[in-house]
Amino acid sequence: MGTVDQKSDNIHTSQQILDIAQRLVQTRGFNAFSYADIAVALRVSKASLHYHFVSKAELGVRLIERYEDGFVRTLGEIDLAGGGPAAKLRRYADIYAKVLADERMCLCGMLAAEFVTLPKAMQTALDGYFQLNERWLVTVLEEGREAGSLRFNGSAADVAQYIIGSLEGSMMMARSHGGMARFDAATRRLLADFGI
Amino acid sequence: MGTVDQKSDNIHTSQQILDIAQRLVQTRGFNAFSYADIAVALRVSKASLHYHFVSKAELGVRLIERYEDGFVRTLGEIDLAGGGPAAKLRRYADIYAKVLADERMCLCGMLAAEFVTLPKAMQTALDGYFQLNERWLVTVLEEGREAGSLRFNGSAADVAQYIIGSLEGSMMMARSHGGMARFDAATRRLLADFGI
DNA sequence: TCCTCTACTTACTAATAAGTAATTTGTCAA
DNA sequence: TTGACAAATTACTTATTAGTAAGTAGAGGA
Repeated sequence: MGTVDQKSDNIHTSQQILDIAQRLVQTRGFNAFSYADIAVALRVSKASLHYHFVSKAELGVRLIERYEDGFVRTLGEIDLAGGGPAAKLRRYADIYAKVLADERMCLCGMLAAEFVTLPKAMQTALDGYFQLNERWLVTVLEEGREAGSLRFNGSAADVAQYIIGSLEGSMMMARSHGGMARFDAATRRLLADFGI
Repeated sequence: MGTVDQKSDNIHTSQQILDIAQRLVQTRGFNAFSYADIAVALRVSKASLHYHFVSKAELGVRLIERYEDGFVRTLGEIDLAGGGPAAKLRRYADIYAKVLADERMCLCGMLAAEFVTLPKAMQTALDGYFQLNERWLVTVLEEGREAGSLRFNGSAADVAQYIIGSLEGSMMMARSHGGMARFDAATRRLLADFGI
């Protein structure tokens, strides 16, 4: 083994595997990377990856769960930071911008493109991720409409779905055609339509 | 051979291969289908596919070129149909809706997600496709702004890029989460921001 | 000391990938 | 009729894929 603490080493290695796998999915997609890619990057054997994550499907599910956890934390921070619905919406778009700045696509946006090819368990986890985002946005939107700080027509749910689709799409297009400038311009335009 | 006309049979088979490959890319992505999938669907040998398209990369390029040609034709029809910039924009969004109605993603939107994993030649062809769309939209937008039938701020190029990103993203999300209703709602919202 | 457990290795399998070589079949034109 | 060509086949190669079996190294506890 060569380390002091087995348990924490397991956690450490598992995290490293997830880190590398996540970067690979965000840049190349779930179908375009292999256990061999992770093994090379981490300099361990492929078999040891199967020890930590029995199957690629399980690795994929854990990837989504961890990503969602991170999102929940960040959304919680935004809620605590205060600043009103308009500021919250801006900060929400900022999450995407930071991912793109690292030359990555949103993990779940990438997986949405591959949706029909994914194992059932990953599809279910993905549903959860998008529902979570939608619910948070709906709360912010309704809060903003009541307070008069966000202007929009129709249901908050429709708007939330529109925001997610628009951000994911702009991000996707910006990554291959136009870069950060394109995403920033798109975000400004999207937010401008709420009067902010 | 077993047919009357070799030349037209070649064209016929090539078209069938492209049809099947296109459907596979639009539903599963370029990295998630194989020559074997086409061979099974068309009931020919894998080797005969290589006769018509030497490599998967070449098949991919031809797929993009054909898709772009179809788009050019459709945009030409929209131009001829008249009806003003607002109607043109509506009809542009309708192209996407029709693709989605067939439970497919836009070919090039799907490929944009896989961009970094694609052969160089496909990346170049993809650039051409999006530039073409952008140019057409810019023309329509400027026409609409001058005529007073389309209301928007900032450069027409920025708006064109926003429209493409938003439609591709809404389509992607609708395919896995929400279906046609979600896409329609998103399109209405997108167009409403132009005052139409 | 020995025993057990975690984390890992080497060496393998079966399936699938893209692509190639050699050959066959059928049509048309000279 | 013969030769050329188009369109296809069978049979193959090489590489890569996810996943498995069996075993090893080292730490910690009884």
